[in-house]
Amino acid sequence: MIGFRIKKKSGRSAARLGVLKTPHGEVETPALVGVATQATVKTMTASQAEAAGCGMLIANTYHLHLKPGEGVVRKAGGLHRFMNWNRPMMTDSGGFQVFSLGFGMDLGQGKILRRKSDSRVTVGQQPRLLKITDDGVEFTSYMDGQRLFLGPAESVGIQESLGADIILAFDECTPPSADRKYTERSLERTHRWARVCLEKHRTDQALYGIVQGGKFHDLRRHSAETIGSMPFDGFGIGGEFGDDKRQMSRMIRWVTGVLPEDRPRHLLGIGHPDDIRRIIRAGVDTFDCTAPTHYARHGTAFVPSGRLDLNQVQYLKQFRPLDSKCSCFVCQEHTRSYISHLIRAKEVLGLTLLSFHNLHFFHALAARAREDIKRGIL
RNA sequence: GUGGCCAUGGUGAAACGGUUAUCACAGCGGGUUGUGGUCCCGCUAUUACGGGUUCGAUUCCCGUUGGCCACC
Repeated sequence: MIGFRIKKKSGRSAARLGVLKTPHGEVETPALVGVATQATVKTMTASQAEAAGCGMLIANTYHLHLKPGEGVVRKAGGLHRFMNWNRPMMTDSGGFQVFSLGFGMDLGQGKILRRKSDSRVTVGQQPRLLKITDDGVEFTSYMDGQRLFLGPAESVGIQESLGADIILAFDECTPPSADRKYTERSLERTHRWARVCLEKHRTDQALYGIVQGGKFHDLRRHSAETIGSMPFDGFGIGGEFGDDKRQMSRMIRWVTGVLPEDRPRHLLGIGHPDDIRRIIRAGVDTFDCTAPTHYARHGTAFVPSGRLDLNQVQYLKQFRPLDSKCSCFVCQEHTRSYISHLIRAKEVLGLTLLSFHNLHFFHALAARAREDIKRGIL
């Protein structure tokens, strides 16, 4: 089981400094959780991920169910042994795939709406590739047409086989274009599913309930009250986060202001460099984000001044590190020129080097934030 | 020296006597937040040069220059 201890609360914001204890060790919070969807931080070994600063990882129920299947992972001795990761680990429930493979894909939208969109999602509407009912979701794989039913009970069952320290309740992540009625109906469903997850899960594994409610203040508060009153070991905050970053902070605060203070809060899928301090100030303890590794695989390095696109020819002539102040091994041992060459030549090592550097950069930002809470300036 | 073929953006190729010359790659700009492993969107050319035929030529004709092949 897990334990959570708050070492210090900020006097200037909702930020908390804490320690999350799991059967596989502890994590100092606030912390970035590395994304290992298919039981790997893409392009890296588990020990590399640890060296890059990852203290905890999150894998995915939907993807691991499709391949290799939770039976294989269970026989391997669980996720930790399967991927040789001996530190804390959580699994996502597959609820996000209801969005990303559903309305998200249909409408070409992410969780943060950039431009005003004409599209609206309302009650009765279904995405193209999946069917959402009160019991769960029927997926049709876009890869091979394979069909799969996932509901709260199924998701918890799979997550038990995967064997992470922390599992997440099965939820529906509503799209930014969902109207009030759709969001209301979806939220009732997510709350009902939360109760089923609580009934089904075994007690030696921690379970987080997930708050939804879209962009609607009262629905978000209602969800935080409802989920917060249930005996979960921690809480996930999911869904969309408005049209811009300021709105995002406000929306997170709606929820953290209501959730019980004694248990950890995990913000799902948010954490660009310019988000990290603001979400921590809003009272988030852990968060996961694909940005460091996703951008790395597209040739982009994060540095203090912004981003470098190593696909560009200009970097071939720069024989200095990605970031001269960075202490990661990539910046100690390799030049922009070499990494740019690898990326342009589509050599896989380039992806590993950029992934390592980016993760190190993001984790350093989180470490800096922890330090600043300790010093009373965040 | 003679005969034949060719000359289209940075590169490799398409097209056709007629509205904004097509494609790929490269280049530049933008996107990519509970991961669709190299992705999405946008921008980038007075068709080697000179002359002719035609209402109109990248497309037809002549010449110049440059390249490739064959023969002596």
